[in-house]
Amino acid sequence: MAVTMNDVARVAGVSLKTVSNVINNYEFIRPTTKQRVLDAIDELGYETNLTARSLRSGKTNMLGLVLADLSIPYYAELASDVMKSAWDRGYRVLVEQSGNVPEHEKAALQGQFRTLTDGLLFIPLGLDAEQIIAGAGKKPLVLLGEYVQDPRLDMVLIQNYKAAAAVTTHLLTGGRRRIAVLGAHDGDTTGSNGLRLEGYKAALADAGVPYDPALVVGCDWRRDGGADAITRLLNSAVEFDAVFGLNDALALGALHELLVRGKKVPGEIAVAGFDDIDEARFASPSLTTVAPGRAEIAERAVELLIDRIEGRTAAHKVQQPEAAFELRVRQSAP
Amino acid sequence: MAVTMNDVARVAGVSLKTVSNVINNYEFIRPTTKQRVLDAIDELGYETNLTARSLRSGKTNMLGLVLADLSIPYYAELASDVMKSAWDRGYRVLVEQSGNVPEHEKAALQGQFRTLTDGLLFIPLGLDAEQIIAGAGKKPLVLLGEYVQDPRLDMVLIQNYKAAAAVTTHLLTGGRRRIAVLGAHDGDTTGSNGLRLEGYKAALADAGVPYDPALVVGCDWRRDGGADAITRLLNSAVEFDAVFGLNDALALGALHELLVRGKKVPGEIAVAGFDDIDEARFASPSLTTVAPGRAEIAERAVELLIDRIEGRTAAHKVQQPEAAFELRVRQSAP
DNA sequence: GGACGGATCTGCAACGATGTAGTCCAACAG
DNA sequence: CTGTTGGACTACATCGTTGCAGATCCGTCC
Repeated sequence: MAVTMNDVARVAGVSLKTVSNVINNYEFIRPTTKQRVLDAIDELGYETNLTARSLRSGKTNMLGLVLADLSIPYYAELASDVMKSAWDRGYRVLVEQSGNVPEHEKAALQGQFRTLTDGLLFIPLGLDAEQIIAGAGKKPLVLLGEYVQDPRLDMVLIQNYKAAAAVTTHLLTGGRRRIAVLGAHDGDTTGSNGLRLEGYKAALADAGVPYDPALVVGCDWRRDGGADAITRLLNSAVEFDAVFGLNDALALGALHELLVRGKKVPGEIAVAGFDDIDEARFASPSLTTVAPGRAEIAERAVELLIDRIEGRTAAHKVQQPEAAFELRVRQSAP
Repeated sequence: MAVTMNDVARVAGVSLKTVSNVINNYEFIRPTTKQRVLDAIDELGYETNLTARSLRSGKTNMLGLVLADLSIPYYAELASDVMKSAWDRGYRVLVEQSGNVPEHEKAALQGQFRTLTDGLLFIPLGLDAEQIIAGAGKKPLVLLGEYVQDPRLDMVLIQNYKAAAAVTTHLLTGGRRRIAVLGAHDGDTTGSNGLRLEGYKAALADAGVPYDPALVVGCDWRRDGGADAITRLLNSAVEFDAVFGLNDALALGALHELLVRGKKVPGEIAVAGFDDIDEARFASPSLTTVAPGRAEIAERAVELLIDRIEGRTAAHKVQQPEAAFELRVRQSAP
């Protein structure tokens, strides 16, 4: 059996509650008593049973983090940042992989998972705002700036529109006129895909360059999605002198495929992405992309969520801070 | 307040314990009673409080996973696999990032963290076997095949030695004779670095190629570590026609740096790595490497740990299964 | 010298589930 | 008709903490 507060109390010759008070840094304890308790804790190797504490206090000091899959670099890096931010504030993070399956997302939103956490950080991919609002319980919930946007929900926003416009403008400034977009379908207007596509269109319009739907190719936001998409594009005989991948993974997949097929990057075709994952910097050629402020997103989201949990935010006041982005110009699109 | 079993019991007109029995699929319950309970659960939206269950049952159904940092692709991919394996067996995974700091590792090994989990999967980086054995409590512990090797500890082994020899032999077969090794120091013989270096040496010896310590360059197992190391090597005027990065990240960093400096890969210099992270396949040129059987490692480790937790393994019988590896020949070293 | 108040410590109930040890009753054997 | 068996259910204690409401102790003050 594990050592309990009772054992410590017996050894220290005080009441169980005094041990509890020492552990919780209760102010009014005689230094000598405190020392005796600490010595007993040391002697017995006592560890607080966090499960019991949680049951009694109603707080687990854990945050849930729902994302698609940790094997996707952007999510892994974000998760790492979230964990660090949470750790600094005395919380742990319990990650749940939805695998991009709406049922899994819904389960994470409602299920017993929630009883293990004080609040949830959620990167929705399959559910829309209505489903999220309907499905979520009473515990705090903060969305991480991806697909869903809704005035009723706390979330940290990514400047999808402006950042995508910045990337596009950069490509246009470099003299590119036929910029393919991978990862969206013509007509998308919501979600990260839609908003980024809209940003792209706006930048084109600003520069007086016509929008050509034939340049927009839908695909999975993964390396092989990008490789597939670029293959289809090349086979379609549509002319293009630049590629804007709506995230880095697919941009890197496209970059790889272009090089395999003997295209010169950036000589013939410039490539740009979105996310600035670590890998982008070390690709060959290194990938021009836009950093959506990952560390800031993690920090703000954790802060927002914990403020809610600890009741520091007026209940009805929805918060939607926006993270700053930054264009990272590298070799693939100088 | 949340709905409790008591509320369900009242609504269903049965005792609290019967509700518990229904939830835990106790065999002898009248179908009509069961239905009434299930209806009440539905009506009230009852969710089992996992914290309470854990306290009473002494099981959390969570596994701890201690690794350096999720932003490192190999760990992220391994974590993803571990979570999936655990999920299939009814366990969740609580990840703890040690940041490669021995104090953090020790804290994760001993601290209150352990009270939250039924067992621990541990990728030690800074602690040695003695410290691990001294630090670990009574709960099950399984090491993931990296640095530490010890007959007293359960662990899933990576075939560091043989796999490294296979990579080296492949490079030799390709006609390379001056193969630089990045990520170890001359004289290392233990840990992943040492074992892989030994494998490299053995392959050289087999082929009758002399070992030259000047070709062995220590560095962090990260992209920028590899870039730095290759820079030092190039500046040192040591001749080499191949590079073996002891993990993929540093191999990719080295690859990037070689290309930046105008070297042809694999024309002038072949590059190989170790780990087969997703990124390796999409690098340009794609990276020759060795897959250590990540999915298998995760699966076996989780299986082993859960067998221990659930008492299906004889207490004293140490288990050390070994994962199969596979050479993945790609463009960087055909 | 008794009232007062703050420092210090204690005891008990409670958090929400599960384990153990029953109770009750119908069916059935002898 | 009694005794036994096993299905279906219940009561109560319990897991290890913390919140709440005191209980002591002791110095200070009038």
